[in-house]
Amino acid sequence: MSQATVARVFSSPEKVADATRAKVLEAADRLGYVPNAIARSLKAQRTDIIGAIVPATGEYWQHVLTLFSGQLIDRGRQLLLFSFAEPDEVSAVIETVARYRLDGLIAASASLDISNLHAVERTEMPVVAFNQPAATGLLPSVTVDNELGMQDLADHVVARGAQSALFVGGVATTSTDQQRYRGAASRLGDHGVACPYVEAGAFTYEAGHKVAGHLADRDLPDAVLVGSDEVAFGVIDGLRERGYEAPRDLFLTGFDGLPQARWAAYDLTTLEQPTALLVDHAISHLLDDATAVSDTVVPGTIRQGRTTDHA
Amino acid sequence: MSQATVARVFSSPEKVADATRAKVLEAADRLGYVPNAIARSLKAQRTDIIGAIVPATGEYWQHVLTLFSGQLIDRGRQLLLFSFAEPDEVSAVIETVARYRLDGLIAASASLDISNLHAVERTEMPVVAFNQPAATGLLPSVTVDNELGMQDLADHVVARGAQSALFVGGVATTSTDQQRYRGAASRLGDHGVACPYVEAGAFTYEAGHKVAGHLADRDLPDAVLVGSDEVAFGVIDGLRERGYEAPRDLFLTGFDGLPQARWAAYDLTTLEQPTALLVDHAISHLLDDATAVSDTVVPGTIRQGRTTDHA
DNA sequence: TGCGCAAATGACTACGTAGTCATAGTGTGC
DNA sequence: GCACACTATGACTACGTAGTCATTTGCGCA
Repeated sequence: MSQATVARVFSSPEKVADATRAKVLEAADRLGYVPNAIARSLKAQRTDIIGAIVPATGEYWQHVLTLFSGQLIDRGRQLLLFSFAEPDEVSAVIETVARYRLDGLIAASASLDISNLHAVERTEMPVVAFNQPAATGLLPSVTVDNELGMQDLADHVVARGAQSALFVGGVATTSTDQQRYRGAASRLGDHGVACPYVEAGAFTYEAGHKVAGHLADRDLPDAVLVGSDEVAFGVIDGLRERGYEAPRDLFLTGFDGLPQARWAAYDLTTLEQPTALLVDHAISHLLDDATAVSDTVVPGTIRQGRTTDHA
Repeated sequence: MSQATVARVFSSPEKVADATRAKVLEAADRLGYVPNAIARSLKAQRTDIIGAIVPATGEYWQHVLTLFSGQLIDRGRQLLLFSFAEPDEVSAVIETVARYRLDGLIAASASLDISNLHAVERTEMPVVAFNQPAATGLLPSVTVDNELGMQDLADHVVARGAQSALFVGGVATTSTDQQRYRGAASRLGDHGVACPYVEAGAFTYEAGHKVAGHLADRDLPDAVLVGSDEVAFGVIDGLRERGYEAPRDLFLTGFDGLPQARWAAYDLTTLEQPTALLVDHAISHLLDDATAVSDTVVPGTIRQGRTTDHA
């Protein structure tokens, strides 16, 4: 029985006679043979593995990661994960990624310098930028409509009577933050409402909690639009400790639609990202039309929570 | 210039003369050459990739996953991620894992049937079970001391005056749940306090939120020991909606030490797992002493939150 | 100038698979 | 009973690397 026949049993079983296939499988079981995907990948020039570069922290990214993993497995692919805590770790990791000849790469990091990707480019590995507006036009990208989403939230609080507002961003230099602020400021401006920008300093609960202290020291506006849910949770708790509560004393909104936004302790009005859809778009781009240079922008939907109840 | 020299430049550069190395690197840059890790893995019989089988949901697992990824990269390894939503997806995935000839496998799933691992065993891939007490004695394992931790929490609430108690588990059939309940029941029994078991049905916020309703319908005990933080958050919110608040009306504890336990809306007393240490042990076992059959059990520490304040 | 030794380089092979092509086997129809 | 079509199988090769071994180069020293 030849090696070629064994290979066929595992890669295109229909080409092997039933009796032969049974014998091969029996022998494989007896000898403990398991096909070698590494050798297969070398020969086929295809690994069936997709890489993902994702920030190590943040509720949102963990949520996204889980979706990527699940959807890829459903499509018969594996997920090679690169998470990083410090942006400067990324370039070293990129080099490694390129060596593995992955079938595609998901770049989901606000702090991913596009120039780092040249090692990837030369391998002609399909890449897609995920929720990384800065990459628009440079790489195929899939992004939620940050500006539109924030506009909708602005309309939402104005419709409930807000006449003053304030935007709490995470990190001012990120394109995500900039788009979201632009959406808030422009739409609020249309309604004649000013919208100062306040930077929390990070996309974390702690940053939100801390910045809430500064907010409480000034006059609180009618509405605080926070650029991300996780920061918003911190703001809510920080304000609460100082006796301020949404919606009693102000309207408060988040952005992302994390599972925790539904937790009763917060019950946050937020812009829910269609994350599963975004992930699906990203994967489809890599696996189905990797050649097309496209920028997909998907709108989110408002989730109404208690924090903007007209009480 | 030969292929052998090029290979040496990238794998053992010290064996190549400076001038030659410079020429090779220049040419590589010019021609867009990137070493092929797949071919390297085939030849070297080593992939530098560690696999991880992790449940798709749950704050805790997401937290663990991030740590694994970070620590592996620090040690020059990559993380191939397999997450699954339904337990029956696992066996199919295991088969795939075995084919990739990974350098090691982390099995972190309460519902992972050990018998599924025979495809892995035959490849002689090092395996370590992570926080999966059922695997003790069957596989090398790394686990937090569930029983001891719950005993400490039992002591904690008794020291604060609790004279009645109740344990809220996630899924009664999981070994994690069983160990934690045993710890609570045995130690409370030592103090002459009974400890009924109540099953939430899942390790989720929603399950905790729902079970809180049933609890509020009966007489609330002095202390509710919840088997996991995420469930505990749901219990807190569920009780709150019915007018009960910890520590005013009862003591409430969690287990795991999630970041959210520190969020001011909850500020939960919980048993903090030394997760980074657990992860480090697991990785060390795979990379350094894969042959040793060992069961590592690491104690956690109590984090005192507001939910057991003696107010 | 020649010799010898170490360092640097090159030729070659195996890792385990999948695809190509050739060959053996199996019926089918006349 | 024979030619023919078609299926099933086998022999062989390439994928890109790392390690072995052989060869060449460079250099110090006599």
